[in-house]
Amino acid sequence: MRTLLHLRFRVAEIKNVTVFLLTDLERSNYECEKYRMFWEDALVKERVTVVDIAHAAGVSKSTVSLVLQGSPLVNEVTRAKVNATIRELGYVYNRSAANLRQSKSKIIGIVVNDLTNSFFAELAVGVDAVVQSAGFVQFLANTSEKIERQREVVASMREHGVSGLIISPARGTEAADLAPLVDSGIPVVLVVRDIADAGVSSLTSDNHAGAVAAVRHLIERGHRRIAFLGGFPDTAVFEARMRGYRDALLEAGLDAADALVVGSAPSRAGGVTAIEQAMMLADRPTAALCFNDAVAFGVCDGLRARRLEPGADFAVIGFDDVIEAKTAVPALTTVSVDPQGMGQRAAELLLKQINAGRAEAESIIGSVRLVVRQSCGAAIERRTREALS
Amino acid sequence: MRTLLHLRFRVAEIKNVTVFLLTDLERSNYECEKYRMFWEDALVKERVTVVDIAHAAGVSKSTVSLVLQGSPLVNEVTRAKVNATIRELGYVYNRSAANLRQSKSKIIGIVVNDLTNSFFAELAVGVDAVVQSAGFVQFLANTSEKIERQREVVASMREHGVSGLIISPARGTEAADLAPLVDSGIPVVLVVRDIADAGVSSLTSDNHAGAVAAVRHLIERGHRRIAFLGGFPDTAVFEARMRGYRDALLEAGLDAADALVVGSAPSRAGGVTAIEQAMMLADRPTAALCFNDAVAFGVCDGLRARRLEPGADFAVIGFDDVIEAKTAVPALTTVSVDPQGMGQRAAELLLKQINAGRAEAESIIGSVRLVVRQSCGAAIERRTREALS
DNA sequence: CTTGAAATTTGGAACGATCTAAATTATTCG
DNA sequence: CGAATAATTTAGATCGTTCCAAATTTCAAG
Repeated sequence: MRTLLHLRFRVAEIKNVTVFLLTDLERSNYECEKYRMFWEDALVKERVTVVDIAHAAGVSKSTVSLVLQGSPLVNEVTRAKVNATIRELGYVYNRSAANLRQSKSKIIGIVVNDLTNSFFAELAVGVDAVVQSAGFVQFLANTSEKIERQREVVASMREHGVSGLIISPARGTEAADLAPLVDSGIPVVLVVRDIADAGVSSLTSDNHAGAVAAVRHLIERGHRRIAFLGGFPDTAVFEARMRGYRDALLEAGLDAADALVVGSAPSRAGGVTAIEQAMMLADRPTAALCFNDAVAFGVCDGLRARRLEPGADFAVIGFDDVIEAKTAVPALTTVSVDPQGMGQRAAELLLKQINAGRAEAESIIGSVRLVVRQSCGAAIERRTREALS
Repeated sequence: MRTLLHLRFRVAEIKNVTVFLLTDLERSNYECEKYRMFWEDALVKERVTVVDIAHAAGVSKSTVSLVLQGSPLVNEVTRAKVNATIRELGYVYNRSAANLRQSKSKIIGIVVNDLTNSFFAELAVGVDAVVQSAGFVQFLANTSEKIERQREVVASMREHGVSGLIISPARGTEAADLAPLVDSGIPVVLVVRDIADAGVSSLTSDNHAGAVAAVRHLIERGHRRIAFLGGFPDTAVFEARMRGYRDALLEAGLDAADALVVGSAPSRAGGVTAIEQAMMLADRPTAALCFNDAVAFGVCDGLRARRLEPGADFAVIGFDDVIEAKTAVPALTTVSVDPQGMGQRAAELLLKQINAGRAEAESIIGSVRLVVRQSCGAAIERRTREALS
């Protein structure tokens, strides 16, 4: 036999609803239905709050609040009752109200300079994973490299009370642009691109060492005319990678001709134009270190357009190790930066600072490693070697 | 001669600060400095609120609020004074408080099933552009195709009071999963994947027509054994595209052998495995329509691994028209879905519903068009034709 | 001057949670 | 059984904004 719950309401005001739950089988079904309608009406009319839950469960709003916070102070029986009511009335927690009172939120902001670049999309995914599991949600904004837009989104995030910010700064961002944000005391972690004297933590990768390793590898494989292709020359990342390229050449006693360094947009399309320009040189390069993987893919495209097979006829090395690098044909030799892992570490660093209250700014330079695949010709050489032996 | 501003404070309570601005040159610099320190101390200690601004500017908090909202009711002189004070004290608007009072926010949520797929990254960029210019910010979450994660993020977004939601549902999402959200009355726009009977607006693309157009094109170019490669067979999008493929074959009197339809993950890696499987068939296909561009790129990679040149030796058509499709080599023939444009339209649809309060659910099926580039062999044929004429 | 209308400004009550300090109830133990 | 203690529960203030209704000031016309 199932027990019917009959519900009676006393509607004091439009919002002040007291609910009596009676297991009274004598009430007619009609009456039950009637009041149920009242009830549902009240539900759709106004949003359910802790006070409603408190009334319905027959406790005070303080108790409901304690239950919501999972406090150990509240009796198990009470907790169960409150939780049941919460589910029954379809209560939705209002974080705006909580944020207001506690003056802290469970939101972190992440602003990237180019979301269409899969490096940054993966970075965001890495951040998301960590941040979600810590009970935060992320505000994500894309600046498209525009400083003005960056200013806007950062301001907007501050207004929403984010408790921390992960920023991959737009091109040309200066310490002064970040000053108001930093002064406000909100933890900030810079990723990918560091900004001198900004006084905040940063997480970059060892671009110089990566470039050195890549160029050394090309030199070992016998290349002498090595180009550096793609990227905007006015960024710190470009500067570091290019310096690594230069240093490795000098170390080997090779000259680093300026003509072999050709900048371009750090995209696939940019890679195509960069390799075209490089191949116009009288003394053509036989290998290239590319600013990033997107450029490297573009370079492969450009080579094919000239009937050259990347890997076999021309060695290509990328930078970043995006997901596609592994499955591309030929698989891309690249300096692995692990964007998702970087996002995760950035998120962890940020969370640490948020929890610590006020931490010293730390600069972490993540190590990178050269992942040798086919596009630099290694596999082909190995095959040849195997055939000979 | 420059005028020095001397500042004197009366500190009633820790937070109740009244500021008198006097142009009084008789006050000593020392005193000025002393009070400035008080001032700055107050600034770092507590956050600046409308009340602080009101006191400092000598008006009521109501007036400050009106200025903040750009109300035409307030006198120009007053407005200027208040704005100056706001800038001076470095006031930051607290949206949590405003949201609480107004019970509405300027936040929209966007949840995608796979952010590492550049189709969705671009979709998000499109949404962001529209939404930002309407003064909203976006919460972005990535579900990685996991229904449980999707449930969590949607709940979290509701708690934060988003005024609307754009969802590209995870695989296997049912109308029942969305019911509580829909019942709450929050405007929802489904993108990419529609869900039957969910009762919400949706914005999909004409997958059937796109597939038909693509396959017709291949048939016109003389292909008879055409494969359909990639994608998870249990999604509506797969179903629609595959049906279009079938219909176009039948229309031409060709038989649609089951063996020529090979599913896989809708990624580059999936494309590689799909084409490998298809090429194992006794009666190999000479062309393929791929589930999406990522698969198509994978198929090209797989072909090259077999020493076949996409475009010349095997015709490949993709679906989506992601940014890279244009610059790839060979440029990818694909059914253009315009992810950024789709994101923009979804955002516009959502904003319309938010402003309208309660709008009828509308299902928009965006038209698609076949963009013929090189990967289906068209360019080669054209070149041949030109050579002959 | 008045006077009435128009233009500005304002006090104080919301919004929905949390938190403190105090009140209430339950339990233990001599 | 009563006091002491532990375990629960609660009233009421508070966070920073908006909004209503009412107060105040300004201004033009009589």
